[in-house]
Amino acid sequence: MAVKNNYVCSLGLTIDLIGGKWKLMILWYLIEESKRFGELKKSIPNISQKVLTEQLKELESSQIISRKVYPTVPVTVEYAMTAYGESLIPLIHDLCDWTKQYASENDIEISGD
Amino acid sequence: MAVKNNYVCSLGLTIDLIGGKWKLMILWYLIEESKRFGELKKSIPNISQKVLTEQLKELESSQIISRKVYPTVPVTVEYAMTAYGESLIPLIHDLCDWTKQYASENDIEISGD
DNA sequence: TTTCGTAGTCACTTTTTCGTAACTATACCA
DNA sequence: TGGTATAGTTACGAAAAAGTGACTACGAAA
Repeated sequence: MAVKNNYVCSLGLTIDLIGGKWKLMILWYLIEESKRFGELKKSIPNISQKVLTEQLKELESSQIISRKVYPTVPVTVEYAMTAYGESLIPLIHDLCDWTKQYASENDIEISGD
Repeated sequence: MAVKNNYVCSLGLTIDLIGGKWKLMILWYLIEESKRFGELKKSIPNISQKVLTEQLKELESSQIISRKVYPTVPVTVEYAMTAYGESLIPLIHDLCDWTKQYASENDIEISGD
């Protein structure tokens, strides 16, 4: 899912940037406020530590989120939306709304957001 | 990537519905006009026949596209957007625009749409 | 009778992604 | 000296997704 430098269709890049099982969800939990690693881990149901770090790394290297280390003891690390991330928020909301509509019309339960 | 009937977050359902490497791209090529299987195959670069049929089946079972068989010889099958698919079009365009902007600012080449 | 074209299916392999559990570094605190 | 907390890393294996190539059915045309 690493970003390449040429694509035949922009949606291929879209998928590499924010596709995958977890990225949209990670971004979702960063919309309201920046969060530390542990907070994200608690917020996102069922994500493993390994996958969370992997996905955060990819989002960071795509400049969609930022990572800031605070030299506390123990260290804390804060993840936040960058400008790219912010510009994505309306689209995420739209996707979310579309999906909620779909779910309600098809008797699919969504227990969280 | 099959759709379940309960989710903790709507974006999980989003991903099951239109995530994956190919679904957005398939939908993209159906936005302008409905297409036959072979036309889709030719339109979408590098997709294998197997994966195309699989993804079309999933999109059909999610009611995002429709499949119509014409009893010609040999049979032809036409795929088209349903109402759900249509309602997704503006979001696809937005994603596409966002991505093109991203690509242009990061020197990523997109040779097609 | 063989070949052609459409729209697949099937068996198999490779690649990618995901999950689990154990391990690390750091420094404070008891 | 051992325990605690944060934010990871690492090795390993399982599962899911994707790719490959051969195969099918149908009837029309050569």
